[in-house]
Amino acid sequence: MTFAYKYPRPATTVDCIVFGLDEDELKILLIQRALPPFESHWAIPGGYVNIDESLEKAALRELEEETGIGNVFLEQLYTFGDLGRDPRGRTITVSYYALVNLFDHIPHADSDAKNAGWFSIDNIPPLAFDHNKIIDTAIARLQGKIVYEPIGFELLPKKFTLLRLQKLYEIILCKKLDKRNFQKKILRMDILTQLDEIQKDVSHRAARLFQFNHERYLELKKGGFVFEL
Amino acid sequence: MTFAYKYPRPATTVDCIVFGLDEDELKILLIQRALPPFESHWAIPGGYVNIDESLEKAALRELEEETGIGNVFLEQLYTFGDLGRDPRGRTITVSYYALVNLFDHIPHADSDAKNAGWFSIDNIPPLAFDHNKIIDTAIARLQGKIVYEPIGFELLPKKFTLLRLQKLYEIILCKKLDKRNFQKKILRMDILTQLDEIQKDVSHRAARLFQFNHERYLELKKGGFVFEL
DNA sequence: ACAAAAGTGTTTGTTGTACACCCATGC
DNA sequence: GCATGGGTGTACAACAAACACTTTTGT
Repeated sequence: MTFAYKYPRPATTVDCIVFGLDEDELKILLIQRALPPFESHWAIPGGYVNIDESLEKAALRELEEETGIGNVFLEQLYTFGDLGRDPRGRTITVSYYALVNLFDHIPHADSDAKNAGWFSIDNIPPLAFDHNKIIDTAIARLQGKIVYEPIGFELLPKKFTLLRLQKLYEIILCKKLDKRNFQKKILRMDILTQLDEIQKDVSHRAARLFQFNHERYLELKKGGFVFEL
Repeated sequence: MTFAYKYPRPATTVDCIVFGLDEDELKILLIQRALPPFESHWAIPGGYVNIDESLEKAALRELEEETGIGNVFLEQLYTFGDLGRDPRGRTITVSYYALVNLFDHIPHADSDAKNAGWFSIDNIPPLAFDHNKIIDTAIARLQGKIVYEPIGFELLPKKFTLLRLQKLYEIILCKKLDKRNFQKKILRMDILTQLDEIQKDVSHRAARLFQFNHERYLELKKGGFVFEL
């Protein structure tokens, strides 16, 4: 059975850049393709959009199918549609990016993938299709966005120390920040809940744990507050 | 002749929100559809992507065909692909937004349109498809973007007064700005060239004209400068 | 002379930035 | 007792915000 149209149509895919924060590096989840084209090449997870599912649903489904990851922060990134970006024929891809807690997700290859793994963004191999370009776009977006929207928390566990949060910004923005100034700034915003809990299993004085207060943030935002680092 | 595929494919379109700045209002260029679906409804210009043209080329072509507008600032906005957004069948649309000097473009209906015109963003009629939603997205993007990228100039003639530039920001951001503070801030950036020319044909003291210095901006940007209002 | 907008400085408060030391804990 | 990060305050500079009057020009 085939589907026929009066005019030729590009194929439509979704691709998903998954960011995770390792101890000292920002990483991206890649899969190794099991099938041509670009068999054995590394690529970002993605696939064809079904005719009866929304773009976001398609992105979530592909993510789940290829990496087992679900229930994550997901946002549309950009749509790439240049001629020749897919050797199988004209294909446009709607890309999404996701932020996950890397330690919650041990990559395992699922359908269509012979392998999966986290790659440091400083060490991305040549990828299938125009995926290197997509990743560059995603990194730029992430760097732009974390300074004016509180999305960085999505990369951390629920409870975290202020130093860990600071490291997150340092890693993503590629620049050192001053500890005291950072803490003053972020605490002044009043969007973090200080917990009655401290770090465990560290070989030095244990730090206070904090939690992002999403409800508080929404309240403040309604009143005109804008997160800005 | 038809084109057949193994799996069903969504149709792919591009749509283009064209912003123009009238004396006291931000406006959007709309066309009145000559054909079903939504015949006689107002809509944003757009149409099907040809199989052999990039998305951006398609957006530029549709803009040219339907409104006669060419050579403009154009940037991808967002891709809308919900089920049911087009009664003809599954269609995803890659939307773009353009910034033009409104006084350079007297709207005239071209192909597929029985009419064309500028509409104040405070007075947009119910549009075809999900175009009202697309416009909302475009306005939010524009408001977010003009404060940290110098794109507002695209809405003005080459030469403009500082008050006109200030009005631009006031109109788009929907808030009053202080004249002296605004001038200090924008001049301190050193991205405007002061011309040896003043306004003509005004019934009051004529103001100095300025010009956006794009080369200077790129230089500064390379050195880490970020435009911010 | 009057209407309309141009042009221009200062003060005050807030925030950014730079910087250094003692503290608590685990090993 | 030492290594590691935790936790804290202050001084100075820069910028944001608020504010009012005189000048120029055309009608």
